[in-house]
Amino acid sequence: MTQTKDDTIAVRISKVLADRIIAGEIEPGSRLRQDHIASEFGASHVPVREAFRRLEAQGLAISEPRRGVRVAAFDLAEVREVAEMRASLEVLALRHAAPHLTKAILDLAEDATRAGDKSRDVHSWEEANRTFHRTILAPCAMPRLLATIDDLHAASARFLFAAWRTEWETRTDMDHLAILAALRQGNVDAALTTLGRHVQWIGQKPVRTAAGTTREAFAIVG
Amino acid sequence: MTQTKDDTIAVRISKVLADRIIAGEIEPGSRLRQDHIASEFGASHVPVREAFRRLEAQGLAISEPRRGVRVAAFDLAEVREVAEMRASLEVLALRHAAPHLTKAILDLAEDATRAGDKSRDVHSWEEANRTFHRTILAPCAMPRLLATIDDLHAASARFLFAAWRTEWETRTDMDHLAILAALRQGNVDAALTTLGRHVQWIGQKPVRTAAGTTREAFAIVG
DNA sequence: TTTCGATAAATTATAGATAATTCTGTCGAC
DNA sequence: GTCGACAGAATTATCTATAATTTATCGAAA
Repeated sequence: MTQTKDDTIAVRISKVLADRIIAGEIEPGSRLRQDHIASEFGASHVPVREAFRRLEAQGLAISEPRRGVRVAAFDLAEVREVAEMRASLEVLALRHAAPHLTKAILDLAEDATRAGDKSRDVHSWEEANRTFHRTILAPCAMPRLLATIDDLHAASARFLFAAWRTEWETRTDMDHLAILAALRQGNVDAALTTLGRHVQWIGQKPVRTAAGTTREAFAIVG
Repeated sequence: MTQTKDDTIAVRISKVLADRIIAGEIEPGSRLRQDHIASEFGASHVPVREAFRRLEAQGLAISEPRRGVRVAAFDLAEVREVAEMRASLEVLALRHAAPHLTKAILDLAEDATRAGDKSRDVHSWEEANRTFHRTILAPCAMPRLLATIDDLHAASARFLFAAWRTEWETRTDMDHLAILAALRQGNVDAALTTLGRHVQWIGQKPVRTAAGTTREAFAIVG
């Protein structure tokens, strides 16, 4: 899947750490100690520090000089911010991708949606959702835009996993189907409008904290 | 201005290199050799490598494993891409900033525009232009969005300096004035429309290459 | 309780060494 | 003259060891 063969050690470490942060395996705010991580990966601190810089750029970690690196914290304001950025940029990407969308591509996107609808856990749903969005946006052929959207998707996934850590209820994604239908009949504007609204939809769910109390958790669900 | 005291060496190096790349002092495609840069800054190669990772994240350099780091090349397609991303994101930022704009802020933005109109060289024009955009967008209070816009501005500046390396003709920026006027009278939609169009306007200019031939150069002028 | 200071720990950075890879330029074959 | 093979130089990516600086901890004194 992801080629680990040609990657540099620093890249490999950053990918593993990114996965852990997104999955919520490491608490927001907790410290990433370079020597511990170095010894875990059997590496020295040099590639670990480079991995930290990559995580920082993705917005998954924050680094304070001389105080080390921490997993980035987030709040409702940031969930909203990422949702709005995704809405703007995905609409832009789809506008450019639309003329290049073929029936084959739209069929692949529909497969992804169906896989999402059948998902029984939040992880496989997220993967299917990400595939859907990637599939219809990639033909825009704007690498910088797609890379930025990827980082925002990573943030979205993090919020999602934090809110729906365990439970997940199957549901069919009407928006995805509406977007595909609009694209198939050449109604790009309708697809753009639906996509923009879809990505800004923020799910809300009461969640038990470790202390036993409940709080509201929010996540981008689309 | 920019605090170099508290910064780490890696950050300091990346800032200097970023300035050089944006100013066009280093040719696109040319290699950044870590040992050379390390000795130039009187540092070791470790912070230099971290600086490279930061430049990579900003899109100013590209790194290929085992083949080193090069200054990122760019073409008309990327100029267009950055322009469109800026248009989308700056419109989003302004929509959120608008309710928080005060007369004092708008006056500051007008000062920046006036400074730009008086600029006799492209560097001071770019600085004034950047100040204008920053001033009206910052009150949106969306840090991730603003950071992304900053990186896009850096790319824009790079394109601009590459196209208008020496010559620059003074001109008054009607779009800026129109945006400010619309904001002052509370017509946010008009301001958003004008800003979106303004940032997508791509200037075009024949430029003499080193070989003596002329080619068309393009840049985001807004 | 708060403040102070000694101690411990972690980050940041240096220096030097090494394996692997890429670049460069020469030489010979066609 | 062009092409490819080859040797040597240069460069990257990494490790190890170590120093300097800063932050964190923790107990004692005011």
